[in-house]
Amino acid sequence: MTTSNTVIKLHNTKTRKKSEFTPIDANNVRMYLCGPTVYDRAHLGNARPVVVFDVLYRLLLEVYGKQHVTYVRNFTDVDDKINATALSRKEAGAPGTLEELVAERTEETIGWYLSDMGKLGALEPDHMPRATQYIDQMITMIEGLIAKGHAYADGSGHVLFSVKSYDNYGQLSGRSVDDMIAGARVEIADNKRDPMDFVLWKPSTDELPGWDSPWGRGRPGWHIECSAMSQELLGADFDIHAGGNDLMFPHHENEIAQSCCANGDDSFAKYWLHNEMLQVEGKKMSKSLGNFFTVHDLLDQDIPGEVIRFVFMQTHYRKPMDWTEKKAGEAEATLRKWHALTAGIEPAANAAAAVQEALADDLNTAGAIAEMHKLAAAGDAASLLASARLMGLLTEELAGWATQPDLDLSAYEAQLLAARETAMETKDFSQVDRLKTAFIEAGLEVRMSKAGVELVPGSGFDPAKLEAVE
RNA sequence: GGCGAGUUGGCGGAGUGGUGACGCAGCGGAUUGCAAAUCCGCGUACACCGGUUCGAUUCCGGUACUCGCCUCCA
Repeated sequence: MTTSNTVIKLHNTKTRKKSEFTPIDANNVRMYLCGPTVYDRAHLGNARPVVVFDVLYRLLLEVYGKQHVTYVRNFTDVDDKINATALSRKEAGAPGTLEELVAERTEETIGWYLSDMGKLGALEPDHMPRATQYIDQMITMIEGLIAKGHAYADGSGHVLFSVKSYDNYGQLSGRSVDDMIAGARVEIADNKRDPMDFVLWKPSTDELPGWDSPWGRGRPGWHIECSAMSQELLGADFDIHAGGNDLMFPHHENEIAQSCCANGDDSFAKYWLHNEMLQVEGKKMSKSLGNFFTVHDLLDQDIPGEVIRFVFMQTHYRKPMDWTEKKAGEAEATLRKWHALTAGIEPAANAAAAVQEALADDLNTAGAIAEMHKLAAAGDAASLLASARLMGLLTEELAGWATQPDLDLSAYEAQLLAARETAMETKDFSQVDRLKTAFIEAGLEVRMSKAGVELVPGSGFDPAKLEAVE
């Protein structure tokens, strides 16, 4: 493999520029992606960062080697929304303690998540830490922040981070603390020294999940989780931190403040990557608009995960992406074509250079797909296959939906062929047309030429309808 | 109000300081009993107004519009 010379360029939110990616340690390239809060099925928008940064992970594996990349994606398994699901189930009469109901829900949701993301062709990260397994590290980090004067306990079980104690606060998202306060949308709480201060630790009830701490039984704030887990698994500084751009503020800003203050320097993540949001048929996906749906909903409607993945990749990750049924249909048609073209073909040793270059250029997946269309047009199936696999497409795991069962259609083909031969002499094509219509209705594609007749199963193929044909 | 992103042909969607990516749809042709599939060919798009330049869709400034975040909703 000679790909180690590939120059990867990434758009860094920190500098707002695209720049060459140089790892801190090429023998251990480290990447962190903010994972889900596990209280319910992942919706389609949740899947975009997972798929987009899966492509980056695959590219890093290709360039630096499987043994030299560490990818971490967490599960937030302690949260108000999770507690809320347990409380409402309890009210509805579910057996078990609240803590047990919380545990059931998080376990269940993590299982759904891994299954759904797997069907989208996302590789599992090297580490998938759960917040509740890193409480000790969080407490230690909070203690350190208090000791250094970056945080304070309010005496009633809360610990808050003092935003004014960190000069660079707001740098990532380009906001100033004063401007945000002037926006007057910040909740004023009595226990805060400054309105922008955020929670590191808060009290919990005896019934809900909680841990003993120097500030009493409680639970961590959301932001401290990622700071503690990334430090534990990747170190105080690492290469890439990714996430949706909705997380840029306040979550990522707060992570930076916590981690940099805790470590006493400004290292932390070297590159910050943010994907743009997803829309549905031109509108923001929201429950009130009724266009809210989960990944599982789509899979349930027999939209293959590979098709969803392909649709994601047709739009650059830093642009808003619109999910439409039309796009899904076009993606399916393209993938069917490519599956047929590459069936039984051994992939080339390497992805096409043009494809790899496109991906290395700030994950230009749309450009890479365009190059693959060219490979397909040129009939270079081996190269197409290798290229697609670099992007996690046309993989054996995902191909099931496009692979038709081995059906012997030769009898029907012979029937149609015979009918046509007769018709050629009698000039009466009614029988041929009747058969053809019946086959098409059964979901077959009818290909007739002088050379012969071929029946190809399509997406709506229904063998039952075929049996009725006479 | 503050911060940020965006505006490319019928649709989707890359990219570039100077010969119209790529896909879908459409049109013409080959082929076909007719279709389908396949193959060949066909498109003078870069929101608006200024500026820089020999030359701008591409750089700079402004205007309009769209979207996101500022509310632990990805």
